[in-house]
Amino acid sequence: MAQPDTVTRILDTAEVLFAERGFAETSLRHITSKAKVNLAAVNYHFGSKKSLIQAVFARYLDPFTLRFHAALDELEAQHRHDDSIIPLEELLETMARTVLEVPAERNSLKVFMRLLGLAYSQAQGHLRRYIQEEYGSVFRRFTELVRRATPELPDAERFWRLHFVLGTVIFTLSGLDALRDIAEQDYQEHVSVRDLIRRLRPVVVSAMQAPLPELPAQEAG
Amino acid sequence: MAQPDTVTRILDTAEVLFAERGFAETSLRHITSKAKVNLAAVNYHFGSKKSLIQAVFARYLDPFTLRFHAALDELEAQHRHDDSIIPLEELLETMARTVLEVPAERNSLKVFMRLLGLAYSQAQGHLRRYIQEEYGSVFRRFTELVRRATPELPDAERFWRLHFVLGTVIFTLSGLDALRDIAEQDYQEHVSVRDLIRRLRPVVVSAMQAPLPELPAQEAG
DNA sequence: AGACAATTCAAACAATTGTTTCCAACCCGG
DNA sequence: CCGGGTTGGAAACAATTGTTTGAATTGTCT
Repeated sequence: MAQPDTVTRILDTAEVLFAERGFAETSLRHITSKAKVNLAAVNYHFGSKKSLIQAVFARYLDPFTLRFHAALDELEAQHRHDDSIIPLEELLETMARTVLEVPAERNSLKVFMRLLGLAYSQAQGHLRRYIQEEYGSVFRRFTELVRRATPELPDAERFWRLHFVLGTVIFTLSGLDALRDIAEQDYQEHVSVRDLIRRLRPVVVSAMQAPLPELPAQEAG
Repeated sequence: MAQPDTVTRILDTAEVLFAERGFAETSLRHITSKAKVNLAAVNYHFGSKKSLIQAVFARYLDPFTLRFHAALDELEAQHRHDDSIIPLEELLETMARTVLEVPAERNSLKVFMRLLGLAYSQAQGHLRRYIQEEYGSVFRRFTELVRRATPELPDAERFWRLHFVLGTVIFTLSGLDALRDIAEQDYQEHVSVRDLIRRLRPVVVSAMQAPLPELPAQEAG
């Protein structure tokens, strides 16, 4: 069988190791030795470790943004007659479907989620800036549609709630192995990813539609 | 003013830097120089960097489990007359209060959350086992009380929902810096941790009380 | 085949890391 | 006042890190 191209081998190995151990804890030597390529290959093809990290993200996020934009186009076309207001459930459903589609052709959903989680928690400033600049537009488009679907929510409240549910999804799917261990140990029940998504849906919808907090924060003047 | 003990100065500084930059990205030299202690002091008092991290961990976890057990004792005593059923809101409220109390006397809540997140994400790490042994009993006690408060939920469903909301809290609070950056940039609004907790409460409660998923998973025979 | 660019390779680089050592100073209870 | 536990200081250690270099190799085109 023909081995994949060097660049691909590096990316394939890097994303797995990054997901397992984080960025700083994964050395280039570990990546290159496991990928069976020369150490210098990373700097030759990507320039630096930082660029490699961004390339790993791009391989997930580029097809994601493409598909997500297309899915939102279709969704908007369907609802052009009723004031362009798309129900919250449909928006969330579309996002979930797109998120599931992308890793289907790549490695695994878990890696994707782990990487997203690392992008937030790990203090790699350059990564956050890169993601926000490169992919902020899709997220802004999505939040705008969510805004029309939830007019009763103040902007800041909606922002935080979206990240709350983002946290739920990323945390659950990225730590899936650990959670599955505990769940099977306690309930002798095997859970699939699709099973988890089914459980997540009503929880996420209810979270977004929760009553407003009792004492609204003093609004910025 | 009397300066704190060297061990304390190291721990205080380490937990702040760990929270800001992560563990691997924080060098002992950075810690010791900022703490104004000698570089060798860390290895003298703690033995290694690994032990230092665990010491930082213990300084949160030990008082937390202690206080949480005590808080649950009190809560159970208060509700001994009405079938020992404690409303879900009170349970969540008590947990939130305890989680907030511990870092109140320490430095930052963020370190606590980051450490918890790490415990889950590192699927086969020794850290998760350590936490599960040390911290598992109090969590099992808590889930049992939640079980009585939500008798309509199947056991597995409740398990997953608890971890869903756990994911929200850990993700939000451990990635607080990143989220705060984005929020301030978009809404010119500074959010405090207490502000976030206030926003979290109704969302978490609604998430736990969401309707059951449409198609119940095929039950294990 | 010859020529030229792209790629691979081993080796070394410079910087940083955790850790250890040795020694002088300090503090405090005996 | 002595002496063991602690602190501070500087240096060096061995190991690992990302990155660079220059030669060897491969591939591709005329």
